[in-house]
Amino acid sequence: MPKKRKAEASGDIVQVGNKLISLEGYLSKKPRKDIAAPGQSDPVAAGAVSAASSPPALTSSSGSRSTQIPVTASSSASSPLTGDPQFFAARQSLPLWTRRDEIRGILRQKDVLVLVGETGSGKSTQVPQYLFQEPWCRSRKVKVKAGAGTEEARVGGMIAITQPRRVAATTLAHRVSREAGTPLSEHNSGGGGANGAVSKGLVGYSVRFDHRVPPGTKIKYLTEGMLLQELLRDPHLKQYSAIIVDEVHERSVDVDLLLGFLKQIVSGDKAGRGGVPLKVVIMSATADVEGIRRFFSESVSHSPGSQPSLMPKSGTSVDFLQIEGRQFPVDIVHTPKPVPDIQQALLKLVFKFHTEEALSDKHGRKDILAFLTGQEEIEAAQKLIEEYASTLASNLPKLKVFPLFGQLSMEAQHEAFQPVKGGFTRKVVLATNIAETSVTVPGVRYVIDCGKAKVKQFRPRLGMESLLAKPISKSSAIQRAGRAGREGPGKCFRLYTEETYETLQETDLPEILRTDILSAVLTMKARGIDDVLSFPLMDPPEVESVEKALLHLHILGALSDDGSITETGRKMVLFPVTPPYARVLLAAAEAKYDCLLEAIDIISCITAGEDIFLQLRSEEAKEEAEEYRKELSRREGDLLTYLTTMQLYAAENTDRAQWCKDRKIHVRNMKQALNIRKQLRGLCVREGMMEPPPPDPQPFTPTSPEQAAVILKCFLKGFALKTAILAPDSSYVTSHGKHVVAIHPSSVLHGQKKEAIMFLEHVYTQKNYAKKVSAIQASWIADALEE
DNA sequence: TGAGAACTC
Repeated sequence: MPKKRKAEASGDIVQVGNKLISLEGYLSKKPRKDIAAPGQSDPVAAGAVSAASSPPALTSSSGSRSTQIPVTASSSASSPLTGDPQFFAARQSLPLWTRRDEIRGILRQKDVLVLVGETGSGKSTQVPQYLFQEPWCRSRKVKVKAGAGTEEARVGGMIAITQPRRVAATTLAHRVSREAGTPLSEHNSGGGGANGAVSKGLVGYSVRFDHRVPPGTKIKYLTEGMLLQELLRDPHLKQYSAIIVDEVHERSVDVDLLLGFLKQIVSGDKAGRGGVPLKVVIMSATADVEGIRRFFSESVSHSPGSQPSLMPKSGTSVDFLQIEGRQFPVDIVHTPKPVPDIQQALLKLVFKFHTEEALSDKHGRKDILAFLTGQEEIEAAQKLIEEYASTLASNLPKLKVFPLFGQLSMEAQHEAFQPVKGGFTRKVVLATNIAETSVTVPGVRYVIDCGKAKVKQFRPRLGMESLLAKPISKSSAIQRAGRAGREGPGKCFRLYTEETYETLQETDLPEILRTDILSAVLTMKARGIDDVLSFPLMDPPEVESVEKALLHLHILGALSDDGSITETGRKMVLFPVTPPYARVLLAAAEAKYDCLLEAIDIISCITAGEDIFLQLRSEEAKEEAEEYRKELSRREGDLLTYLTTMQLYAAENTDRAQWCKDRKIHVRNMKQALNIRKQLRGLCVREGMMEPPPPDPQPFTPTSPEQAAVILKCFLKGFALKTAILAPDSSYVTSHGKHVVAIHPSSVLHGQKKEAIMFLEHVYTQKNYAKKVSAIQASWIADALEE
């Protein structure tokens, strides 16, 4: 117990999904003093293993496990069979270990394996290590089909394992590289790994802006998006012998596309791989496996790169394994009657638990995690709980509330993972869905579930999306409850009745059915999928959604009249932005607009993930930042404001972090924006769209109103459909669809009346809102659509 | 007067 607590108290390790994640460089800038010196053991990693794979009660109760494993424990050198001996015992204690021969056996005979492994089974770290020495996992020189003829090529040798999130990919790679005995050196540390700078290694990773694939890499962790990019370059994934798709149950758009492409490779002819089969392992945390099995078992009518064949290929035979997880029991309680007021019910439950339950037991702390829908609800609940807590008798333990949502700064998020200071205090974490999949809060033994989550849904007919709180699925409710049983027996209180639970959908709607599939369709077209509607998808979107996307791509010039991809479309897929932004970049390079650097600056800010501007809710925060923000904001609207911000930021030569703080700008997002700017500039230079720009810092010169107009006209090439005209009654009516929209309060144009506006986002929340708004002239809209 | 969570050559 003390050992485990220590590892967690370092704050470096939390769980992400069912895996351990190092928060180093993610939540804290604090140097790691607990990194092992060369040749010594690494206490953080060792503690992490026991924390992840074996809850303390299980390890201490199984006496046989405490005996040393004789195989390699005495050997100090790592062998490829066992990896680093100091991790070997822990690896052997994982539930997956006894199944490793079964897994190998299946994959020697079949190409597809579906592996359901519950939380804590260790599948993300272990499965690739079981497979990389298999006979089918060798690189071979073969003749592959290339165009009309054949050519010699190396096929196979590597295993890719995909993750939905970047932190998961990088931290798993670090973890597994240590287990394998060839640690990746710590980032920018100049030799923090066991051998200093490692020149060769079995394990690598690849995520945007961060690639570490040492020579000899056999196991490569990457994001789903990264593997999709690789697919565009090499449709047959020739360098791989196997692809492991992890966290499939999250059903991101990217994973759905990947499964489609993988199905085509597996069930198509193997000429493009010189006859070498590709093994596919699908890993999921939920047992909803029948859909995946059916998906791979059904035949496809054509293989990648070839025309649809009249002779359907036979389906692939799929095997299935279920691995037991390690989870403590969780008592689930529903409310007997529907709850009229979530906030009141939450308050009551928090204090009931707080006053009746001990602060900790033999399993550790007993903290509370409540799932709410959004920032507003969380902040209201926080205020309520804090007010009530201040009235508690002084002999009772204290209560400290931590909000947790994506828009919080890294520092604020970090606090929710730390044990509270002062032993006589209980932690209450009020979180959005971020705590359901992306991060795990240690110490939680009591979960309160409001039964809802905000969900984004795209409405193809209206060309807009909505973001509204909706009932969660059963699978999501089970996932939330499970968060109470990670470290000891727990309790989950649901703020809805059992009858309501029974009416919930089994699973969440996959993202591909909820979002704009514009990018997905262009990706398919670029990969040579002529008939997008027949591309194999587990959950095909409505025909209407696909048609809308095709039409939109045609308007953007990415598709010709017959639906084939154009040269413009081929250029658009080269950029890591959605098609409308890619179209703007191409237009900006034309002599007519000639504003590529400016367009890149703006698009970098917008696509940097979350908004670079922190939301200023309180009046005092607004006043504080107002003076500074004045120099950024432009009367032409948000786009020119982004441009000015990026230009001033890039010109800033002294303390960029302080510069951001003064202006209430998200430091991390701004850094990301600068990275994207560099990447886009590089791509534009490579594509011959511009000369290499001079390096920063460049002196700031304000954009003239004339130049601003050119930039906005250029953006209309991508967003002509997202415009609205001021009506006589002072509302804005969209030129496409004739809906009334209001300018979102986050816009610098909020509350202003302009002849016409262009907006890059269109979201229904409380109202129909236009976001990222610019003032334009009505006549520009027709001009942009004409050519 | 208001923003669930990710991701890209």
